[in-house]
Amino acid sequence: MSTASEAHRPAGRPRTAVLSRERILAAAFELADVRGGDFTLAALARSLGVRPSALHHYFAGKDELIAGMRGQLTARIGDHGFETSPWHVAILSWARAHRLTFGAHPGIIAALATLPVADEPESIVDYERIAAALRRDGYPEHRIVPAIVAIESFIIGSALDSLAPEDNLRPVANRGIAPHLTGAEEAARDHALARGHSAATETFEFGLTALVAGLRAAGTSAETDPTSGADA
Amino acid sequence: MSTASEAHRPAGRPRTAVLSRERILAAAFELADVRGGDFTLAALARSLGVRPSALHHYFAGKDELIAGMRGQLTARIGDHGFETSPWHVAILSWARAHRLTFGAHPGIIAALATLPVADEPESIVDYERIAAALRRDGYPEHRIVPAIVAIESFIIGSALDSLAPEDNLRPVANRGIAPHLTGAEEAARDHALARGHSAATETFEFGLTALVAGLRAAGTSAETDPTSGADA
DNA sequence: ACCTGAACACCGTTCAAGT
DNA sequence: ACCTGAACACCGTTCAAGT
Repeated sequence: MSTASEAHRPAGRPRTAVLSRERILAAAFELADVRGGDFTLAALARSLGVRPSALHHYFAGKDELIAGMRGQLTARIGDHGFETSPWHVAILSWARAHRLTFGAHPGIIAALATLPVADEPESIVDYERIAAALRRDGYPEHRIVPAIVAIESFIIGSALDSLAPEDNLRPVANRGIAPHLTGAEEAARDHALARGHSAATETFEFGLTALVAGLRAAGTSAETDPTSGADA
Repeated sequence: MSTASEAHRPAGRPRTAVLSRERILAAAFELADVRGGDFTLAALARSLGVRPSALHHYFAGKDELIAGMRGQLTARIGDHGFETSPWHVAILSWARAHRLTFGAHPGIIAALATLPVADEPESIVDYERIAAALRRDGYPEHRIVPAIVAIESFIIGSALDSLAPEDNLRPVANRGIAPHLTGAEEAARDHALARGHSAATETFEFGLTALVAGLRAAGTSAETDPTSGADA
């Protein structure tokens, strides 16, 4: 909790500034840490002991605030050895860091996923580093961006999936009509538990490993022409 | 556009019902088809020539309405040959259908992705069919649900990504500071254009093919112990 | 420059009142 | 049973007014 109980502040410019971009962002992350809490500017202002309109002095609107949060998260995730390790090794660490970071702020995952990635400097630097590693390792030029986007899509989708209740695919009521699904879900959960992971983590690791392995094979093998699907 | 201009309807029960679940859902899909249009109950009521409160007579709230839409979409996507084709073949068709269906209703992708998948009968039937095919084809029992979830996460993430502007990773302003990224993006776009696809479709196809190939390999190979990552 | 306070145009949801 | 209409508790954003 931030210092929200200042009794009452009179109108007019305060002698010393109450807010700052950093203070607002810190409070925003605090707000995003609680799961059910609706992430609104009004709630953010309340936690800062301030009126909602005061926030517009530092961020043009809600979208810009969220973009600022994403920029800070991206910078925080930072490098993961793309200069020294092969891309398919560094990308695993990078992807795990993203998942953990998103998971730490469940209240904002949906907003991050929904808002289109603007060209923030932090993101550009991040992508550039990965693209450079892929090229250095001989990945086909025209496959570099698709590979990055595919991994990012998987991470975003996984983060959203993690918001769902634990027993999402384990509806006890439907045990009778979905025997294969129910059995498979129990087997997956038991396996994860035996390895000391949550089911969600084990699922993420399995999917990530498979995706990166598939992308690596598609990049190193001779360019085959996959069956083309219907376009939109 | 639905019949929204009925001049004025007096209070009280109309002689014949104006609404129905089907009519509301149809109007909801129409509303979700336009990209920028905010998907609100108020806008939906307007398009139906009705007051917002009337909708609560058919759906308990907005979440239930969206769940109803997802149920109808899932049923519409239907079977994709899981009984007759190997899972890794049928799943490609299934995934493409999902992407096209989501893409046809851009206004609701975010809502579908955000709202946790409740145990709707339609979804359970869908998952059960896929789980049965995986088991039949000898996929390891404890990997079945993780594989399905991984593909679903990729589809959701890709659908959200498709909402982003075209030139998302091609910031002309950053050409200087991100040469690898800019070059890779141009190469990907040229390659997609030469094959008659949009860049988004080519990216989706590439990622989907790689993911399914990776999942297939992970399921048929001897169970290796992948390096375990940190848990949340 | 930096905040309050009032105002505006919205939301989703509830519920009495009408037929 | 099925709709209107009013009401409630919210939103995000704008802007004049205060220091």
